[in-house]
Amino acid sequence: MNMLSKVALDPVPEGAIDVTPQGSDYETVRRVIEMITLEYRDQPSLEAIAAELGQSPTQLQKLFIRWAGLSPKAFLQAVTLDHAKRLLGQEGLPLLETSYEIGLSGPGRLHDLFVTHEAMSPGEWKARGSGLTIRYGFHVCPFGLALVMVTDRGLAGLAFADPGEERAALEDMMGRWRNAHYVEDLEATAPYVGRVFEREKWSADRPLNIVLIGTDFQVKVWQSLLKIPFGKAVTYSDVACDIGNPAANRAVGAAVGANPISFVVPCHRAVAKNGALTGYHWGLTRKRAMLGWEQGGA
DNA sequence: AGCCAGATGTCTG
DNA sequence: CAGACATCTGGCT
Repeated sequence: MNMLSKVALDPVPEGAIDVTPQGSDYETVRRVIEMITLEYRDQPSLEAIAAELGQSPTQLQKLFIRWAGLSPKAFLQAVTLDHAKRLLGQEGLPLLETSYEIGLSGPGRLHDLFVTHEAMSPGEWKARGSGLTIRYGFHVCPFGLALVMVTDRGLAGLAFADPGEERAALEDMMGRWRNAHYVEDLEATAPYVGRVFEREKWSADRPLNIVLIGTDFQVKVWQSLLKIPFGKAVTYSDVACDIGNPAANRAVGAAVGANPISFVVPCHRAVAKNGALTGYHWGLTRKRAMLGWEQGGA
């Protein structure tokens, strides 16, 4: 039913997106999200947004729902500071424990993406991917173009790019494991796109295998992020406490930022203590879009 | 209310 | 080795 899901299944060769109808639709949706994100304080109406883009309000509404799974108005609401604060949980409750408990057993976990992870040994990390073969490919997803990287042990990297910026994204990711051997292989990466972005395929029976390649500290931080339930958020200092180093919240911020498997390791669910959405390696707009998307499907 | 330093782990030049 | 970071706190004006 969802058009996105179908699109996400088919590998799209690099560069092809620009000339397809989906490409221009995506551009429209991207601009709507950007507008809402930048001007959410003014609570722009659907009419105002449509006028700005020279589109009819009804058409724009339909298009947006098809892509984002919720209306522009709902998205606008999901993007406000109040909303992020609400995600942080009831006031007064020790946030981390409550959300983590829910995450382990409660219904909140029902719709979450199940992941089994393994970390690379320190030796492998030092080798910077030497001797490792990494297959990669670009695919369409709700947040633009997804760059997927897999090893024979599972998903190792997930990055995003706007059409035309594939090169930069690829170089950014390749720089993380300089010595690895890279092979473009859309057939290898395509199945992962479906698993990750189609909610219907999320199940506990068949968990997704991911490989965390990083320092000990970074891996600890990423494992902590994996415990945050779908549709919830925690602060950077919550994460610092969880890994047993409450003073290291700044370092946590840096480690969260270095997360190579964005979205799957839900770094977008980490927010500043006051509920503000602070930076995101692949664009703040995208971070808001992800939280909005989770809200829409929750 | 705003400004500033100090703490943390890791990366870059 | 000196900054720079997707932070936060407490102390100062």
